[in-house]
Amino acid sequence: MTTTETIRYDFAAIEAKWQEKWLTDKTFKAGEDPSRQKYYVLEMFPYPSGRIHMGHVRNYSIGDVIARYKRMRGYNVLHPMGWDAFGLPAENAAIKHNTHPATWTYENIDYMRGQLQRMGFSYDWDRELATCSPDYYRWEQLVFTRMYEKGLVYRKLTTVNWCESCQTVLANEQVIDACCWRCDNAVQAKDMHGWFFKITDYAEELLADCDRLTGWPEKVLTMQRNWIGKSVGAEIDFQVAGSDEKITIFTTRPDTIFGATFMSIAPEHPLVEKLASGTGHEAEVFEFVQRTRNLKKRKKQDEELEKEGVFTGGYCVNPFTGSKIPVYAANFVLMEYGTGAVMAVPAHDQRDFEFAKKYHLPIELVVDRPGAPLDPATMQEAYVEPGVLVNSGRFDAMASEEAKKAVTEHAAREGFGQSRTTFRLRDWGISRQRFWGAPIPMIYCQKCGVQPVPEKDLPVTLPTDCAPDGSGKSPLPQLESFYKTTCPACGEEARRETDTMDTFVESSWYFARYACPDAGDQVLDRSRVDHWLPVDQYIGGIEHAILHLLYARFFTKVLRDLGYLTAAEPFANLLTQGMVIKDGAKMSKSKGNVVDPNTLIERYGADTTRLFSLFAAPPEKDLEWSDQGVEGASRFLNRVFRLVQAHADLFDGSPAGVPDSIDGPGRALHRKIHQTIRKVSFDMENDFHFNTAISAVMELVNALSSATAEEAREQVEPAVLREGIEAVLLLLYPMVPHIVAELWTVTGHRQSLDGAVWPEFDPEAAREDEITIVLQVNGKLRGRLQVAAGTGEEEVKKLALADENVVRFMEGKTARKVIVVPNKLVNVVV
RNA sequence: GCGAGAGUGGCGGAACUGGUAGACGCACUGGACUUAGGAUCCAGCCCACUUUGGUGGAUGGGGGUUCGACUCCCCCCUCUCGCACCA
Repeated sequence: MTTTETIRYDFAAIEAKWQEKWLTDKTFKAGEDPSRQKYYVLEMFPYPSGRIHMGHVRNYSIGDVIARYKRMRGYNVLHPMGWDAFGLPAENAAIKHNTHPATWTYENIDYMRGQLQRMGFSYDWDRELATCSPDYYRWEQLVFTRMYEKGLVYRKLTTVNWCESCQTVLANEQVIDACCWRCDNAVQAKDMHGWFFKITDYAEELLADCDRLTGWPEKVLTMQRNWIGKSVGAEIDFQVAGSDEKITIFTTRPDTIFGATFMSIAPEHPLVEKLASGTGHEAEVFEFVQRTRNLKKRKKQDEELEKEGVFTGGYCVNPFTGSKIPVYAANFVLMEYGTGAVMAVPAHDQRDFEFAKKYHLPIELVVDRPGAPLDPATMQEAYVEPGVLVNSGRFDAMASEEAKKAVTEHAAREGFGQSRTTFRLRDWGISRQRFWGAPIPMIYCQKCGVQPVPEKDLPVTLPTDCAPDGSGKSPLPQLESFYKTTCPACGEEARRETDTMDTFVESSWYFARYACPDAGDQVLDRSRVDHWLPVDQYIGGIEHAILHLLYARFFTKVLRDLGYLTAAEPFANLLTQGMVIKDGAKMSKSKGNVVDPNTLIERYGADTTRLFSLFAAPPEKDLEWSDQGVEGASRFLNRVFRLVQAHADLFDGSPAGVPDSIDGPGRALHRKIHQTIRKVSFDMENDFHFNTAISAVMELVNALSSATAEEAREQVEPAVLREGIEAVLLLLYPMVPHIVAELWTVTGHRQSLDGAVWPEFDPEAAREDEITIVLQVNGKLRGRLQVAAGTGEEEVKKLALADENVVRFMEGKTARKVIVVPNKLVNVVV
């Protein structure tokens, strides 16, 4: 470079130019093309909160690299973008600004779309969708009614978090330390009717199919498996002493049933009162039930409740031993899981053990430890491992596994039990007493009961002439023009459901709608959906590992069973990107450590912003923000720009093509070029480790810039320089498309880079002629040896033993063993 | 408590199936060019000793397998995330 003034490229002009071209040309429009293999890459769509944040930048940069790379590899790529547009923030903003949630939402969408376009992401904008549009949710409502017809939707009474002063149900996330997040009043438990999706019908399949999701991180699959929480065991009926009632328990350890010395039931168990009545324990039991109920509600996540219980006064009979055992109400028994009643086996369950110690209840050993027999009198903790049955009548001497089966079979035969599988997974409650959500398409008729809205009457649209008023209540139950309707069965006056759906419903199927966003007369256009689904690569934050991903899997199976699509799973491969961290914490407004992408784009441009977010860490790990790191990324792009400019004349007409017979520096550079292509291609294909891919390109740029342009021409064949520069541009294109597209025209290419093909490396060119052999004596590095590639083992060994460093460190001793690793090292053991 | 993952220079991070630990970048130091440099270029940059040629040590700690361990095995420590009384 002869000028003293350093060129900095005009990223603003360049980026604007290419972005406009991409939009007007619809460069990234995707259509079904049977001649090419499809590739569907999708990033989790954003909530239109107002502006994009660094997490979006990272997420969408990763996705865009994959999309552009796959296009270069010849795939027919679908890369859509849309908006998860229903939700509470829009209601709050509407109240604050005295407007309609739709106004705020659509304004945000417009702004954020502009931001995404300013980042140069290669979306097919013709497929853009917003879930708050009736064009979207009408199909969701139709699916809802189809699910209802199929028995996958039901209504039931449940306990919800209720804020009296706000007159609304709160989501669990909106309850902070048992108080309302908005008004800080204590939250109450209230029984309300709500609609539920029967996700539990799919528990078994959702669990089993985890094994088929080989492209998902093990961590996510583990979380899903745990969430589904399958337990195999048995249900056994215990007769209540002196009554016709029986208490059914669930256990995973039927082999320990002879050791049940008491029973624990949930304080909310329907039989608690009955058991206590007439025993003199009523007052005590009532007091305990009230106290634990209040305590439970107030319990914070992290504090552990002390195990506590009270004797109900009642007894039940162990059907296997015939003995009468006391029934306790205990605060650690959950009504929601199993049957709300547990047989207590202190010898083989730690909780029961502690409980028995506290209340002086008998401990009976029924499963003994093989090889080291136990004594219940001296046991310090429960023995929970499998073992051999003792004190168990006819089941004695059986191994635990065998006994589980035998006990269950016996109970089934005698009619007081059966094998049973339970799941931790609960049905999905989707009713929200909110305004800004998709209306639940159901109608209540006095005469005919609950009726789904017929397909011809869909969509049930949200009114545009009213909005939340700040009272905290949804206006819908008071809005006659909305709720007043007629029964589709009898035609009489009827009332519409005024609850809306959980916003997770919209995000459970949007990936399918992207395949046919224009399908105006049906939920999904099956042939197009089947063409594109499953998503080949899904990318998003780990925070959605359970809810969104589980719901999406569930919905896909439901849509399959309703005949809308064929895929059993929505996402073949999942990449969970790490968080963007600054000063050791996740970027957040409350911590004041946010970096606004806009300032970066203005100062450095989209390419630098993209490059930094890709280079600073591998995608799956957290990314520590560094202002200096951004400078480094910017510096690198400027170097690339100057490098290409300095060699621009190389591309004037002279044909490319590296001669076969080069050697010296030209050969070395040629080799480096092909080694770089090999390395970058490998990184793109394996786990998307863009950070190492970028570092490899940086090395190549360093090699190409190691001499001034003039010197380089003297040392290296122009064709090799040209090959190197083109390789740099092609390899960088998916990550920093604007600057590369611009430089590609500088290098005389008429055709746009957007249709360019990923370079292939030539193994012959990448091969090393000379190899450095590491010389070790007793495993310690003692020297290096340059040999021609392909030198025989014996020859290398001979050279190594003759090496002066090796000889020196052998100190005259003879080699006991010589290990030769071909093309790598020689280790002499003395 | 259970489950998953991770501990490597001042920092972010490299290191393929065990084979030169620290690629690449940042920061830092020195120099060049300069009215100036926060631009650019060149050089240095794990630690300790050193006769400046090297030598020794080092991937959370301890042990083991191996000719050879960041990598494999065992024990321990720390951190992050998830589920947390699931019977």
